[in-house]
Amino acid sequence: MSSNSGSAGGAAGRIGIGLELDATHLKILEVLRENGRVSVSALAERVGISRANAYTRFEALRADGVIRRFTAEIDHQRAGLGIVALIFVTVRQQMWRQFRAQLAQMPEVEYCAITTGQHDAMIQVRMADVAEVHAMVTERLANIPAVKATETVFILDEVLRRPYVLPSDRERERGRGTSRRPGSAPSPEPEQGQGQGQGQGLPLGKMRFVGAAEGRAALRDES
Amino acid sequence: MSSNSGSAGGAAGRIGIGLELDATHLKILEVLRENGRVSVSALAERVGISRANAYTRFEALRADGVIRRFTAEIDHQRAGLGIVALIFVTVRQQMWRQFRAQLAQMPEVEYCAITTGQHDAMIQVRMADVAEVHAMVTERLANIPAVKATETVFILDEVLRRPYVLPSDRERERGRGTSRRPGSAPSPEPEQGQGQGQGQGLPLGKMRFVGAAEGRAALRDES
DNA sequence: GTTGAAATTAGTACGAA
DNA sequence: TTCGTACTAATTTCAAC
Repeated sequence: MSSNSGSAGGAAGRIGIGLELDATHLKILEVLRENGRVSVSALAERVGISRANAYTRFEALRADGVIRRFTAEIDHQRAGLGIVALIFVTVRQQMWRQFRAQLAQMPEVEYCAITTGQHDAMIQVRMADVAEVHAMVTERLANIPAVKATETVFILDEVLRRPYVLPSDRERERGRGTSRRPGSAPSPEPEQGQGQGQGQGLPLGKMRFVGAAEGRAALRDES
Repeated sequence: MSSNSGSAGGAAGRIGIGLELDATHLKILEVLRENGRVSVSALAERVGISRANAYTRFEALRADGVIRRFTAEIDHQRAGLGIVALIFVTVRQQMWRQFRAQLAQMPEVEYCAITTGQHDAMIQVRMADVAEVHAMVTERLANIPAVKATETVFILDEVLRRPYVLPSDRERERGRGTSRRPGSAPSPEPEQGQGQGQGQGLPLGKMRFVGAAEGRAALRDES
């Protein structure tokens, strides 16, 4: 549960893939992500394979870590934690390890990610009321030496939350101009492929990418 | 799955609570959130109640919507979607309905929340590579008339993701200065309770709250 | 990778405390 | 309400194909 102290499998994790996922694997994941409690028999039927095969693949996915765990999605409103807030944190350099250790001690933190851009990390918290958010930020977060500054915004409505996106979701949207299969060539268009190193002011003049702040390249070496 | 078009039970949702959750309910949720596939028998044993009682409560939690669904947590890295990005969107007023409709059509969007602060919404997407994020923002998002502007940051590492916070988590952290039970009086201290209407410059001078932009009060009336 | 049959376990119903 | 038990139905395992 709260033993997620280390990396939670983020974008900068390892690349070594142990299990090559075929279409059947993805189908299994698709079903499991919608209904994590289906019996393997029902799963086999839904996917269109035999039960023994389903058991084998299910176990393989679990053992290989593709399926990390099964969990219940809870209505926080009814569970008593209806207030959601995002806290953007600026972390003092060379204090990442301490920052992470402190976070692990805060059970009210649902999600924390290290980001590029203006801030260094984003924290999502669930609270019973707004005052609790305030108290959390001012009394708990602010007392962490690693925290240089914070910026808090409240979530007014969670429009959608998907059980975790899969590559196979992409296949379902066709003929819409931008159909990209995962694993294929990144950019057919010549003007792309420069990744996040691009500046501001892009096509249509509507969006801008925010790159990482300086001196953050050695980020992973500390944790 | 992607039928989450409406509100996903956000902070501004309804308050009517149908089921009063006692300590046993929370214990059940605790177990279920860590292992969504436990049998009800094992659940009963872990919680310390009879099987029949466990079945009754389990069904009640499910029927009442406290448990929304069961899902598999997937390692995106190994599933082929290792790149995570946050896209902060400024939405044209009076176009929220269209914005939401468009989002429902984008399977690569894992999470979307309407926020206070500088931007109007935050979108989290999972992609196979960085170029795909770029393509998504420039070719898909930018083409939505409701989208006025976007700002993209990449997630370098997901430090922690908890299966969904529970009020009972709070009980476990004791004697740390700020122990608040959900449902109790929001603020014992007199200087609190003003909520999100506060300005900038707070205790320790380290953090600031970012309130909602003007003219966003009628947000929920449109959707 | 598939089918079928045995053993185990889960789910249900009902009476008693 | 909650518990305990007996009954029914399903799932998992393991075998051979």
